Amino acid sequence: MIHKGVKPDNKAYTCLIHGYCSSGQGKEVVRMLKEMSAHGHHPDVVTCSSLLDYHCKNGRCTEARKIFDYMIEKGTKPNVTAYNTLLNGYATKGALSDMHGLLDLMAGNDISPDHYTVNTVLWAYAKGDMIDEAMHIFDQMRQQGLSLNEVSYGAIIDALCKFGRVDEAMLKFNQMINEGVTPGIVVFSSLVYGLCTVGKWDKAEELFSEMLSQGIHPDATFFTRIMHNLCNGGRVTEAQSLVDLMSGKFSEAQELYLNMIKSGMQLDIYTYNIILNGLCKNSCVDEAFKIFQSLCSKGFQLHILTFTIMIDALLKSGRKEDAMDMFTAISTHGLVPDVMTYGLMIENLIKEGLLEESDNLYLAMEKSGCTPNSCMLNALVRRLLHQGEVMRVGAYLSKIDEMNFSLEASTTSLLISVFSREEYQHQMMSLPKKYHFLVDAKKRGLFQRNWILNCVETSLCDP
DNA sequence: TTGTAACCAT
Repeated sequence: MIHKGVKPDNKAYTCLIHGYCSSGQGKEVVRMLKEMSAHGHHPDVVTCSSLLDYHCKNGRCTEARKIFDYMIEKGTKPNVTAYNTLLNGYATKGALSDMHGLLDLMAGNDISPDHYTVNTVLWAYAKGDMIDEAMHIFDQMRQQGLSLNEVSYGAIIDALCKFGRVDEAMLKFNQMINEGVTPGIVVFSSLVYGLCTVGKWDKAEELFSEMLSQGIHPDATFFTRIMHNLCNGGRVTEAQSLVDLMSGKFSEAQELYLNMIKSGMQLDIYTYNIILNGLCKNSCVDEAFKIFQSLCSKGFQLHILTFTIMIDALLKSGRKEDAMDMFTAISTHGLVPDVMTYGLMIENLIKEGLLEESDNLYLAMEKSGCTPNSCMLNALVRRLLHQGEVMRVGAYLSKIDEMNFSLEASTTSLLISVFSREEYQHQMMSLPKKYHFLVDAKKRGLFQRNWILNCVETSLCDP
């Protein structure tokens, strides 16, 4: 066009800018803008919105704001879409004060918010854990008759579920149905997740069935949210309940996610870790192993946790050779074992009676720069006690003391029960000094429950 | 000639 001597007009520039924005060619956008301005053209409100969106999507709200202010300076009045775009940029970043400032400006310029505006603000609050503010916006929307879609309901329901306010979330769910808004996967996903985490298994299952009967299939997010609980080590009882739930009441879920994998649904390593762990914990190690191998053959980038999950499962199902192979394969995937991986392997060597090897692996771990944690050292002490290897316990107890860790309750009680046995009495002195009271206690016949609890509290757990 | 949104994270 230019070569033929035709001067591009506003329309031509605008068209090009939109193209460059949507294909992410920022440099070209800037070049076009400069050229445009040099020819005396100015982008209109729609083009500016494209630019705003372009910058916001790349996390550059400050840049976006410059364009917004430039727009006003040049006399181009931002419309509701322009405001919404920038508001969304702020909301995504969690820049709530900037968002509030822009809302004030919007009100000052008599631009009425639409359902995009309110949803964006509602989402920003939900994301920022400002649940009551979100609820307030939600009620305002309803009062003002602004359209409430699945998105609006989804945002509020999810936020309520995250905070365990599942009863309120269920009220919103019923409300949306009464208003003729059809819940989709997001709403079901949030509610089933929420119900599971508060232990309302029956209700969760009921809702899951309802979801399936409506032809809504669980997606990766759904499984991630539900199965996340399987890995939630800190809440053993709830995790166990979920294992039961998944293997029993949620048998449809198991089938469905296997089908999903077969149908080529894209899952990331995060989801795979959870699925592999879920399968392993439900005695489906073979199935998990197959998935693991297919991931390897596809060249999928694995995480050390993927190996740890598999090694744990293989060891627990007695496949020690496979576990060993997997441990040695870690480095060929460009990964290094972490404290959990080493812990499992060392514990297994102790279990096998290969004490030299276990010591060597422990040293290798330290040499590799991997620091033992409290959980691992406690597990090793317990394993040694279980195997009757009391002479080796002292070294690990010393490490626990050196690193200012505490004995876990299960370790303490095992220690007491093992050393109260006659056969181990004479080995008590191999323990660090602070544990010698166990001998005195035995001699004085003080092994009453309260006394032990007192010792545990004052001496062991709080050194 | 053209523009705007959400849920999971070992």
